[in-house]
Amino acid sequence: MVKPVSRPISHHSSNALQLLGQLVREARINKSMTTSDLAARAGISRALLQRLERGDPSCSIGAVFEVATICGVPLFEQDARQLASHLGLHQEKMALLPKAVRAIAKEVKDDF
Amino acid sequence: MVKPVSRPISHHSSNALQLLGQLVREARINKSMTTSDLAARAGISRALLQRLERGDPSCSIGAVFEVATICGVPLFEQDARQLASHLGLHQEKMALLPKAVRAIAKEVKDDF
DNA sequence: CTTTAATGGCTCATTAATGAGTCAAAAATA
DNA sequence: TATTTTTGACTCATTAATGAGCCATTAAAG
Repeated sequence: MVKPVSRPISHHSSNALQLLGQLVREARINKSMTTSDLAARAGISRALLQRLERGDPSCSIGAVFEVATICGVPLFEQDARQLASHLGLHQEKMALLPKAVRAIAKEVKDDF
Repeated sequence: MVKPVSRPISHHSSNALQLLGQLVREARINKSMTTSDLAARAGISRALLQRLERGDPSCSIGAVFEVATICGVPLFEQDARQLASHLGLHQEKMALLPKAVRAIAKEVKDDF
C-alpha cells in the first residue's frame, strides 16, 4: 500500500511538460475533437491522453509526440519536410563529433 | 517468446524523437560528459540514457525532458523564466476555451 | 602500440505504465 | 429547464519500461 515515489523532476522540465500538454489540449479543442476521438486516432487510451494533456512525466514520449503530430502541434519544425531536413543535417554534424568522452577530473588540486 | 509489437508511430514523430535524442547527445559530448555522468545526474540508468539518445519512443517523457534540461537542450524556450512565462500565458488562454467539445467528428486528414 | 575508459548491446528480474472499465460531475445543446 | 455527451478521476489486471549487470567493441590518451 505504499505509494511509489515519483521520479524527481526539475521545475523547468515540469513546465515544459505542462506546456506541451496544454498545446495539445488547445489544438484538440480548436479542432473540435473529443478526448475519445483523439485517443482513438493516436491508438492510445483516453486515460493516457488525459494524463498526457495534464503534463504527466511518466507518459511515453512516443505517445506524446504522436498525439502532438496528429493534432498539429509543431515538433521543432512546422512541417515534416523541414524536420526531416533538420534531422539529416544534424546527423552529418554528429559524425564530426568525438565518439567517446573522457571524464573530466573532478577533484581539482588546490593544496599548494 | 513473441517479440511484442511496438506501438505504430508516424514518420514525423519518429524524426522528432531522433532529433531530440541527437540534440541531447550533441550537448552531452560538447560538455564532455560521459553517458554515466549524465545518467547519474538525471537520476536514470545509463541504459535508459542510451535508448533516449537513440530516439526510443518508449522512454518516459519526464526522463527525456529532464536530461534535455540538464544538458541545456532548449525546451520551447531557451531559459526557465521565459518558459514559465509562456506557460502562464497559455493557462490564461486555455481558460477562455470551451471546457468540452461536442463532436461532429468529421473526417480529418491524418495522412502525414 | 599499449593501456584504460567509454560505449553499445544484450538478458532478465523488478517496477511502473497502460488499457479497460466505472461513476459522478460538468458542460453543451435543445 | 431537461437531456445528452464529455470530461475527470479513480481502481485494478495486464503489459511494457526500467535498472542492474555483464561483455565485446571501440575510441581516447599515454
